[in-house]
Amino acid sequence: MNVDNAKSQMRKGMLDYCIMLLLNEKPYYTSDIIQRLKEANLLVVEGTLYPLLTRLKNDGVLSYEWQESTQGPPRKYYVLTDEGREALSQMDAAWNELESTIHMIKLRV
Amino acid sequence: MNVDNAKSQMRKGMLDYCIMLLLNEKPYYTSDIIQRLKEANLLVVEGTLYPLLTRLKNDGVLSYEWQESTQGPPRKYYVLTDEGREALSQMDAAWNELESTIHMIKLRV
DNA sequence: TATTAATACCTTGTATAACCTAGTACTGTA
DNA sequence: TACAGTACTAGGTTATACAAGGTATTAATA
Repeated sequence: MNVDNAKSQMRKGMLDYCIMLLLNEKPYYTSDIIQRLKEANLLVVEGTLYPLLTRLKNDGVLSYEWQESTQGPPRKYYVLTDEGREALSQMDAAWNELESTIHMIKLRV
Repeated sequence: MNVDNAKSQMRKGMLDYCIMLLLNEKPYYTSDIIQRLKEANLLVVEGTLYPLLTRLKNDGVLSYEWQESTQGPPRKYYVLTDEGREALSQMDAAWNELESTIHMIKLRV
């Protein structure tokens, strides 16, 4: 059995949630997000992140603001919209449900 | 944003893990598994489960034994192999890692 | 003995859609 | 001009999960 594949399948669909959790703290731009996720042991590359952020923006859960940078071109800082906060709370519920499912199976309840 | 889709994406890849957890208790046949997962709020249908069990068997993590039934045709009871138990412990680790990743992001550690 | 119902097993084809690879292009700075 | 830091995209790969249909065995009944 290819456990690495199993792991990557497990992570599937978590990225959206993780990014929304991050942006619930404060606005971040792409490199920030990659860095923060890396610190939490979630490796993500640009080619993954940009389309995902665009998708979330088109879904209405994110918006962005341009901000000047002291070293280089301006950056897009993404923020969670009101709709995003609402979606996030539903994602929280979904995550809790998933955790509880696993625990139920583990404990034979 | 379609939260239902997000939920189903989150669940992706969890089925393998859940089934291996179940079979770590004792042998089950297909209808048992569907029933047990249902009790844990994980709805699965036959068309999903059969190919999955076959895949896990071909991967060497499961094997099966035929058992007579008192009411109907014989059943295939699936059991976890030694290799399966080893894979399961790695899946446990992967799950714990995922949980910890989410918690790290939530707690801004 | 034939027929039907119930239970079990299984396969094919498709939707989904996430994710990654491998680039391009623009902007500011040295 | 060269370089580094941004932003972005087209195209391909991959695998899960499901819907829908088919086969085989047993039990019950006419």
